[in-house]
Amino acid sequence: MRPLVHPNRDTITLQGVLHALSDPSRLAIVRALRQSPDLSCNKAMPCPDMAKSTLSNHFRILREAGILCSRREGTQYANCLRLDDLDARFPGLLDAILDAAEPSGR
Amino acid sequence: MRPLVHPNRDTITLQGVLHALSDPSRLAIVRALRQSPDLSCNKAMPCPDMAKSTLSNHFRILREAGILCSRREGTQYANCLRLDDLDARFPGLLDAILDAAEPSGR
DNA sequence: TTCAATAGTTCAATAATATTGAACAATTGA
DNA sequence: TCAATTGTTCAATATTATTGAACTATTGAA
Repeated sequence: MRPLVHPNRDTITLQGVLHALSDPSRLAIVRALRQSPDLSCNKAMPCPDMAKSTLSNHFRILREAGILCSRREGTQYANCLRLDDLDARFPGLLDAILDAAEPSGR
Repeated sequence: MRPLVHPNRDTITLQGVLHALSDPSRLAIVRALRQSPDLSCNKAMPCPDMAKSTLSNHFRILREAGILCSRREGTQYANCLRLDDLDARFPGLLDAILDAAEPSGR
């Protein structure tokens, strides 16, 4: 199987990040992972009525945008946000977006 | 001609804003309008190789997202950012995105 | 070791969005 | 009234997203 793509910190683009987060499902994934890191794909986004290939594609887009990274953990993947890289590349951006999504914590 | 759509301040959605700004052309339009308000569509985004219907569509998306408003000014439109409404709805968000687009001014 | 179960990925087909050119509408100035 | 300017609308095409089915990788039990 082709290895997963995790771009280098400084190749992360603003358009990639904005595009990734402009989808409600993907934003929900990011919010879930901020609350509890290392969730599997299914745990991060329990979605009864979405094809798993679609969910997989959402994770691919988030990975390729540099927003999260996924590593094997047994039979599933552990996903976590690349908070440091994102904040180094675009200081304050992710927080501003997540805070707009759910003002001040929660 | 059907009137242009400018949503009420508190019906502005995060997804709408992110989607609108996730396109390079539209982000460029917003940056231009922050530098110089009231630009016409063509002035805000001089694009030799883009159909004018496409440009018009970009402005429609920005309008419907609540990011800018357009009013007739003679034969063209004057476009300006809805900075107050955006900041009331999502404090700091637009600045964070624009600052990521071009760090600290310029 | 095999085998079934679990968790994602990949791929080709379909569904949904974006882009385009051509025709139209509104405004101005000659 | 007419032509020029600036944008909008609409139907056709091009691009992108979603889906189901088949596949891969890993684990744990027989």
